[in-house]
Amino acid sequence: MDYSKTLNLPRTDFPMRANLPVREPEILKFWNEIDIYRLVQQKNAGRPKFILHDGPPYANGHIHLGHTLNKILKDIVVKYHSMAGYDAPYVPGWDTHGLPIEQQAIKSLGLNRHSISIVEFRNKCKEYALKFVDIQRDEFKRLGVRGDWDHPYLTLMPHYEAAQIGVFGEMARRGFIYKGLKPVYWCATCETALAEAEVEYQDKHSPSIYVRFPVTGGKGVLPEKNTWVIIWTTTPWTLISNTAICLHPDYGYVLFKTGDNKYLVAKELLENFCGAAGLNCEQILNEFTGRDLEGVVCRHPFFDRQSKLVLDTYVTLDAGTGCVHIAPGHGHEDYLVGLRYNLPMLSPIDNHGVFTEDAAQFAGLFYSDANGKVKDVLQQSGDLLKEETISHQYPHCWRCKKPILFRATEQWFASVEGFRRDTLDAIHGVKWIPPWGEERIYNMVAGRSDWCISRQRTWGVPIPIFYCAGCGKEIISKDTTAHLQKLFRAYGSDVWFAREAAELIPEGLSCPECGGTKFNKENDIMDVWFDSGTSHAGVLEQPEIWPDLRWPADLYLEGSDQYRGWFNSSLSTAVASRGEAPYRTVLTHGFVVDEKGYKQSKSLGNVVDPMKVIKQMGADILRLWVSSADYRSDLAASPSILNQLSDAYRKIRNTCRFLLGNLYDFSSKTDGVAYQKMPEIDRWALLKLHQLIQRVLAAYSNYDYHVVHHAVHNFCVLDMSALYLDIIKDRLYTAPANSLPRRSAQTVLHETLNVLVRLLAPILAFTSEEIWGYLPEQEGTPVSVQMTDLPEVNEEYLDVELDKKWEKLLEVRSEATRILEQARRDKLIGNSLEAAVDLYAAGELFDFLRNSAGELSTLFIVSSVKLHGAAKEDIPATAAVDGLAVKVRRAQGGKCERCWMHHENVGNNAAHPTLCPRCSKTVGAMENLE
RNA sequence: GGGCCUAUAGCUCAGUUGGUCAGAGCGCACGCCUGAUAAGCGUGAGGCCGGUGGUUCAAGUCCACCUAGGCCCA
Repeated sequence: MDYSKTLNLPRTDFPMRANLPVREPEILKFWNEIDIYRLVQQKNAGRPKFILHDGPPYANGHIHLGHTLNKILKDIVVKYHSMAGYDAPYVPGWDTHGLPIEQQAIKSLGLNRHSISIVEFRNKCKEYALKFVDIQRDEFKRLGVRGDWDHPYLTLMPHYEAAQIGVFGEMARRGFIYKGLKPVYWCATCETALAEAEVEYQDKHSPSIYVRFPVTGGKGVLPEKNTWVIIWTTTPWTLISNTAICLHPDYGYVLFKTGDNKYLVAKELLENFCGAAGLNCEQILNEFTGRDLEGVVCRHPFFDRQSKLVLDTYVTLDAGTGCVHIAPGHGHEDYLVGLRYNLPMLSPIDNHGVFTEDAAQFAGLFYSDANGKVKDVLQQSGDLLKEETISHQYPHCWRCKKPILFRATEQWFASVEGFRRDTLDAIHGVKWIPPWGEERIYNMVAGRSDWCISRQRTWGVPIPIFYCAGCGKEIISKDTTAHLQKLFRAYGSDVWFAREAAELIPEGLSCPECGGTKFNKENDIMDVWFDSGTSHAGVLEQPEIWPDLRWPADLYLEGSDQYRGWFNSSLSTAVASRGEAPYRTVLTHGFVVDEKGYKQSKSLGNVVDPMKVIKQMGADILRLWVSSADYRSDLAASPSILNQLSDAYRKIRNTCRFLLGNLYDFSSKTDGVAYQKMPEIDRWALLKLHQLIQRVLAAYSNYDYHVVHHAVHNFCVLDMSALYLDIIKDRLYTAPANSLPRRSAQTVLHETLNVLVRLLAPILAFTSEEIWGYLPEQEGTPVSVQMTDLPEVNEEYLDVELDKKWEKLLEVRSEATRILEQARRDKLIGNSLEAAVDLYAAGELFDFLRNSAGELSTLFIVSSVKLHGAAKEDIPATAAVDGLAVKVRRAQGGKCERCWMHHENVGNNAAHPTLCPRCSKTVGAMENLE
């Protein structure tokens, strides 16, 4: 007879192989059909809100692993909160304006931007942006991210733009918006000012020249005859706009003689300079500190104007001469020094980077081409002391990768200085995770200069300012802002470009300065950081469109680069327009690197493409990856790391599959066994399960997802697979189907699966849903695991005494398995059921073990365990447990064909000659039933 | 060059306020099982806790410096 037919072996259709690349799209379809986002929102209506406000990715290109990390983390946050008693809406967004899209639109559409109207061009940009919104939306959805994908926010939406200029208007009303002449990063190729965020540093070869400036007014400190101050620069063309030379007030400077000439340089750089210029520096005439030399006047080497000696502490002795050439129109530090000393700010360069008539003999030259001519002029006058070429880090345009220049132009600014104090105060009111984020953004804001908002571009939100045609007065008021908001809401910001100023002003507007009624409009648009930085107003406060949201957000969650980006711009616009931070908590994650810790780059060939991973392994593997590592530091990703996650995934999946396979005939309602009636090991399993819940819930609420990951994985591997499940197989398979021992085990399995699937739901979005679909149908079961709440800890199960007792028992067990392994090596046994174990213990240990004597063979998964009082001398004591000795023998008696245990009484029952008494009884009872 | 961060076994992580703290899982090696089977179980080998100095009776655990890497700035 084939007794295996009398066993309750596992049965399930839940596949062992996940085949996620095929299965996940089916689950996505399911979510789409039931409209999972709406269902969850309906279910959670009325609960306390938890608002995660999405930082908008730029709608340009396909998603990379950084996006993946960010969006999955957000999804875990949202799903956790929606299962933990909150109403946690999630409205995804996109950043849709800006230069990159403008350039891509030009490129990919083959457009000549001057041959079509501005509005037409903007439409092309919009088209391009929307195309990538769609692409990225599909990719984000494919990650399993749940959100209001049908109603995302886009920075180009009319109501968004209206809110944005509302914020701008309010900032203007509070006096934080001003127009100023200021050197800004300027890209001559793109013909636009660049924000700091649009500048990147790359190596560049530059000329390096030493130039002498003749002293004309020594102020009684320096001689005037044949005396020069030496400067060093890597941008000769900026000498055209030189108006000063800056020294450090505290550094030492020396005047030395070489031939007939007297030169001034910093003392520490004297040798360095003389070495480079090939001069003899032995004759020191005099020494000064910088402070002594303030006010000394030099003559510009090739223009008839002064260049004064001024002081600032930013001067360093790293390179050069300690005498820094100052052109306030061409550098930030120079500008600040210029302000203090009221120096002329020259910047005779046009939008194309070409010198204007004001540059005299240099007019018409491209700025960098002027280097050569400047050198020639200096050469001829003998003022060029040395010329070399050096390689150094130089700012480049983030788009066209060309070197940029500093150029003074008229720009609109937000006065960070004006609301810095309030911003710094607001920072202290926000919770920063990790805590060092507070210091990081604090330093950032404290040291930040005013925010140049102007962009000389077309794809963006216009700066909503009018100019009086009569007197040139700038006009922005509550009335003009409100009127424009109405127009923008109706027509989008296109209206600004489609209409004349007269059609954009509120009725009856007149210039407060001259009473004029004719106006022009500003041409500049806003920095895209102002777009995304006002999302708190454009999204959180639009109840007609997103009624679930509210201001402020509970959480912003982005990569650590956003301290300077979105966290900063959002904070600035919120504080400047209403005095408060737009978020209560800010959480940051690190960057994706390879397994060696290097950043991912095409040249290193270590880039992991998330969409490829999804195709090969599935999105749940990526989700598991996100959950596995501590995201506060950088996250390593590589094929081998993902393989590791794949293994972990299989373990979790198979554990769940085993649970499912043993619940095919179980209904918790009718078959469930009460805790008090359970065997001790079942209560132990529940204890471990609820300790897990406790640990996992705490980890979730602390955003410690890697703790969740490792806790769940360890639970599956150790507590379940290696111990509990292995041990109870005998009971599940051989005990009568409806017997208490089997039902008790099933009760535990059922509870465990229900807990696991919900604990995993925020992380393994797809697999948890798949498992949910295989759970035995119960009345009132939600259609999706996402509609459930997280499990709660049952305090009754947290039996401390039981925990202690089993810790000890398991120690003894691991000693036993070690000895069993020896026996296996000695070919004494194969399967552990072929073994009979003798335990030797004395005193307390003996008493302890005697208490559980009946359970030990089950616990060890052997055929029998005999407990003996005192240890025999010929048996070595085990290492880990004091006073314990273990001996393994081959089990006596025959092997029961049904349960595979060895028993002396196998064959006693004539009806079932190959069965042990236990099994023959069970089988006999089954036969009676039939 | 500046601000902030990271550095524990091949990998992912634990190691509370300094005193069995050198751990877990995976992977790997070897073996068992064949009634979770492209599964399951067991045993084992792997770390001078990035480096160098210091503080201390005692340091992955505190301090300084250095190295490597990351983000942001210059």
